[in-house]
Amino acid sequence: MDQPSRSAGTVRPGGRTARVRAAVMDATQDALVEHGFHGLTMDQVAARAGVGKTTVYRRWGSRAGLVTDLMNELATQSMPHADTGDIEGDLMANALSVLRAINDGRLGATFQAMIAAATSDEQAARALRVFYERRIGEWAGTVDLAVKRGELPQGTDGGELIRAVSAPLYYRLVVTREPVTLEDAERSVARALVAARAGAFVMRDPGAP
Amino acid sequence: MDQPSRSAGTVRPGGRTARVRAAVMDATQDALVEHGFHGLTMDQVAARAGVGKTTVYRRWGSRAGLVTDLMNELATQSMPHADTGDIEGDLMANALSVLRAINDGRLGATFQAMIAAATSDEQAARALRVFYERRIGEWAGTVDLAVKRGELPQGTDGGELIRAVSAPLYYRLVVTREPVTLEDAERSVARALVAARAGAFVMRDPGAP
DNA sequence: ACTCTAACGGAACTCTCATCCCATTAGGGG
DNA sequence: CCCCTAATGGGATGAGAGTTCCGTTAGAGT
Repeated sequence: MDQPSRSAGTVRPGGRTARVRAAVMDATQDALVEHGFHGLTMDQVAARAGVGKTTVYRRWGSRAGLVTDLMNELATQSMPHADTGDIEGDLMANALSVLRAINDGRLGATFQAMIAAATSDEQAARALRVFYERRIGEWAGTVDLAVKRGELPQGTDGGELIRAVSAPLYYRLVVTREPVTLEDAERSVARALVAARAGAFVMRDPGAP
Repeated sequence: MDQPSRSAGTVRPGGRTARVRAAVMDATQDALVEHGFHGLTMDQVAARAGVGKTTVYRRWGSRAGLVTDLMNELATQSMPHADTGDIEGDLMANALSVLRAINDGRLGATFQAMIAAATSDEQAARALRVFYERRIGEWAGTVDLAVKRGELPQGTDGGELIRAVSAPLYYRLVVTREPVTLEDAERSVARALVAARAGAFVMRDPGAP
């Protein structure tokens, strides 16, 4: 039995291999938009990508493998965080970035598929965790700067603040399945910011006795 | 073609029918715990429930039908909200209720399956929305009482405050896939409460010009 | 108790999906 | 420019999920 993925496509990452990957990733997103993660079949993807189905099985192995690779690809596209000069602007930029991703047809479908996949596939779950760790880490930097500028209390946990801004938006998308609007983004920022200024995101004893 | 569900089991909801339903629901939860939504098969469920697979197909029609029924059942089990006398206690009770559900093997798996199902099945999505609308509505009442007691500003939106308490917990569970701890619950309550006291949950012009 | 029929269950059947074999194609180094 | 082999593609194969048929079982009303 070949190992499901990473065995092929690594030695000769040249023209054809890259082309096949691009076509398959693209077809995967299309299929996700149309049928969601459960309706995704390797067969469809192969046909849509104009690629032999053997190839899809050899390189990705399963549905979960496909969306995992898709997520890993998104992770590499470092959407660099804004630096508007004040924390409110930066948090709003973050919220807007999440909002756009959620409400974009292809990206939104991809995220939802990834979340669905992660509920039963460990590999997908890991990819999802890594993706958000990285994103959150990047944006946390803007919070640190705000602390240095004196806009927020010393010791404010950047990662937690960024999470607090995104959480209500994803909650609406995926749990209560309500539409996610610009107003939701604005409210989320306003609320997180009020709490942050009041010191509710200051971490206590970060390892110190 | 028989309509997939609700055609059987409604005219004679007596002993055997009820027994079959209980066995199937139980088997479904077991299967979800073991394999997640994606690994759920009608075949397995039927075998585990000691029930003919024809019956499972006739009454539930699909995986999504199974978890949807499961969710509808949970929705009827009205876990009545606490009334500790002050808003902090009530919000904490809510957060703890969510925390327990999330970290409970069977319930947690069921919620995750439901969320996964809802990403590609409209019926499941509707059931999920209804479930949370109801839960949030129930708990929003405690906020209204707190407003009457003068603990929170006039016009505070109860539903939004309850959502704000739960959101970070579900976000961790389902999006970033980090463990969800008691401390997360405490922090979520503290942050939401700070913002609420500062009036960040007051709705402006609720229908007025 | 008896009857009627809703609801269930076993088994055969079909079809889609995952896997495998082997011929073919096209990068990349010499 | 040629060769070597990584990588792809078509098609056969088998397993397993979903569907249907029809006989059997057991609530519910009388």
